[in-house]
Amino acid sequence: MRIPEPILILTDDDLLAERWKALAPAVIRAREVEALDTWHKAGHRLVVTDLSRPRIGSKTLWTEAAWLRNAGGLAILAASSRPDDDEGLAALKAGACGYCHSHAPIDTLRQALEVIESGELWVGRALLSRLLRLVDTRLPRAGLADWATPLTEREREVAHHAAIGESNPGIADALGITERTVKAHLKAVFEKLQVADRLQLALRVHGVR
Amino acid sequence: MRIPEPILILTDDDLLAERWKALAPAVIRAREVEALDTWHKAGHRLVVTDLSRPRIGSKTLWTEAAWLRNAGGLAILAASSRPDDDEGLAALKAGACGYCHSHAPIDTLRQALEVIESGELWVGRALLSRLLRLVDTRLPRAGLADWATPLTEREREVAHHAAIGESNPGIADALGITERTVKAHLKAVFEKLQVADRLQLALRVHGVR
DNA sequence: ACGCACCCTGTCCTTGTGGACAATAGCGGA
DNA sequence: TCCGCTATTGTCCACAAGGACAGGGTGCGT
Repeated sequence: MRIPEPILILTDDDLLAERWKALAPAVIRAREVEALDTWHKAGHRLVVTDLSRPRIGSKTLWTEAAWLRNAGGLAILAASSRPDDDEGLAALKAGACGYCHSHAPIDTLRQALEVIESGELWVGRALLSRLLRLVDTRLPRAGLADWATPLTEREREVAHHAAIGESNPGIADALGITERTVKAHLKAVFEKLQVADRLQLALRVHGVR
Repeated sequence: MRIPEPILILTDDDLLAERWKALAPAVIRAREVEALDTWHKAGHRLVVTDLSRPRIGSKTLWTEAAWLRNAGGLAILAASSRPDDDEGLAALKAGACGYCHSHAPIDTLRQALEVIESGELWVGRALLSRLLRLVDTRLPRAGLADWATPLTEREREVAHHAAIGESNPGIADALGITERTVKAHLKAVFEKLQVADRLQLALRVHGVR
């Protein structure tokens, strides 16, 4: 059993809470959205919440103040008893790190938690397939490799390593060349792309402004 | 160490193969795409492949006959030494079950394998975020509040300026404070966000992983 | 009054980075 | 063959960046 980190379970469905208690050794159960505040303040991150049950009139969970306050700092797995793609998209948009069926096998839930605990996002196969189909139907997006065109093959490699935050010695080590050579390539890259330093390069490579 | 199932490693990069050997107790390494045939016939499912290295001219891996024959029956994790969104989309469309950085931490790769081994799909945070953004262009700040939450107001300002490539004197000038103060704020920012330098900070702020 | 968090500034010091000079070697086109 | 592009490596140097010590000032809650 992994997930040593404590988990907050947010639902007022007793049966669900009982099921989810098997997720990890340390599980706290709450019924009110405000529990997110204390959870965040206590330095915890992991949350599993039932989107259907903390009933808050007709509003959705992620319009609640407590959600908005803490969604950024927490890793929330949103579960729905009747998952649908739009709800999933909305949940992720609102800062949830994962979306799944609330009655999914406990092992699946645990895996989803492990994934979001490590900083990734978790999206079920169905929703992800739909996402892929959606972007596939309308993707005119090209020119992402715009920055790479004027560069030589070797310069591209060095530029990429630099753009993801590696140091010159690190790049040299990764490519099996000298740090001096890395500098030479980077100098050429800076010149060709008209940037001043590796940070500007990173922004260019990752398509920031 | 989980993943009791044997894994096929497909790459002609010796260093990468060496790294990936730590993925599971049972790891078979191959250099040719045709290895997928025997792997599938032997009743195995898990494959990790380097998109860059089994060099097949200018063609991509998934236009190979061996890929097309087996992609449906295998669970393939495609890794790229220079991941880019278009390549990832293409790989998933071609039947890969996951797409990630070939030099990602071994634990991340293992987790990805566990996910696709259980029948799900794996997509890294960066690509997934972009997918979500593509589907709903106004994905506001699912990542902004993330890095900003632990910071104070002033630290946020400094972090933002640093993340768009401004130098310390530049930031100091922009905020009307001393360069020394900028450094102090940045030191706190680095500490709180657990990053080593301003480039890592920029990547975090702009949602790049 | 005291602690605490935040904001501000100071002086060293080490290291990484980028530029300014180089040089050598391979490879392909004119 | 010569020229140009590419890849590689060298040394020296100026500067930015980040850490390691310092502090001082304000406001706020107990």
